[in-house]
Amino acid sequence: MASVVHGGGGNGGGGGGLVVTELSHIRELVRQLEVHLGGSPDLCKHLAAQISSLTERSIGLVTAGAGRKRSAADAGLASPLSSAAATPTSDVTADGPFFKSTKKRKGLEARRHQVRVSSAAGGDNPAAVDDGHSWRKYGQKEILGAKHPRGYYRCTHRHSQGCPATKQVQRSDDDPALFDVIYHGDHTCVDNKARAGRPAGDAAAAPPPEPEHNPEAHTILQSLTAGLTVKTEGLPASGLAERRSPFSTSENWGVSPATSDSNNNHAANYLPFEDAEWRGQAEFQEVVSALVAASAPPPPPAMDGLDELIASFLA
DNA sequence: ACGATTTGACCACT
DNA sequence: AGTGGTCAAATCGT
Repeated sequence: MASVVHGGGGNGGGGGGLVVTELSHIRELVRQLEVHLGGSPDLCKHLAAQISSLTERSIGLVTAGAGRKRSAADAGLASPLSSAAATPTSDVTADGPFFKSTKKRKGLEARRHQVRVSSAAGGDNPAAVDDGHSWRKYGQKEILGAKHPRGYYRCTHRHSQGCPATKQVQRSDDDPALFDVIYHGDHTCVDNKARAGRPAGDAAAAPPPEPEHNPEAHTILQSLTAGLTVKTEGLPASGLAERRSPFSTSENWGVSPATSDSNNNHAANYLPFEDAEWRGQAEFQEVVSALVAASAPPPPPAMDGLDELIASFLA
């Protein structure tokens, strides 16, 4: 209901103008959201969805358009969006039953998004930190320099639906309560788990609304709809850090996982941040943070950042 | 019996 | 050669 502007559209080549347009949309949406705060939750949710979608797309535009500087830490990681033309090994979509020869991707053109998850309820089980998708663990490795091993997960529907989405979960060195989750690829599957909130009723068909997948936005949205607290946060080195969120009840370790479905009190904080282009997007993170914060119960609408950002793009 | 997880080995990239 | 990502058989849980 109340369809807000913007439905989908192409994700063609980007440019500053496009970004400004997108940001303007976002700004407008945020304003609408402000108006409707305290009003219809559904509408707010919808607005938040739009905002997330647009924001992520804008991020994509920025990362695609802006000259990227690769940090040493990320030297080996391919820039997801840089391979608009050159796709040496586009095996991401081609993974048939006999998909074996590529143990490791070359260009890894699939999107890569890192999220820091503070899972109080997840405890020892990172998989319990649900983002609305079903994951299946397929490997675990000790990573050099890291205290904790890294777990490799892929979408449960990989074989049934050929969903290429994977994620890597690694416990943070500093805070064992934190998990760094790196998402690769986007979900092409129709996960019924994400919609498992409603016990059959109107859900019925509910076809994928957007023709273009927006994995990040979906992730955020799913987190939102799952009752999770999503919060962007800067890296310590970035100077943008604002410390861990106050919502992590952190002492729930060892809590019985119970049914990881339904509305468990996940006090998980998703702290999404683009890794490679992170520095260049400090401002953007601020915006995303503001947006997400605006769509959360405690409403601290730091709108200044958005306007500021738009102004900076216009400049 | 089926599906998920564990774990060692293999392979690609740097 | 070292490291990281994936495979696949074995094992475990339901």
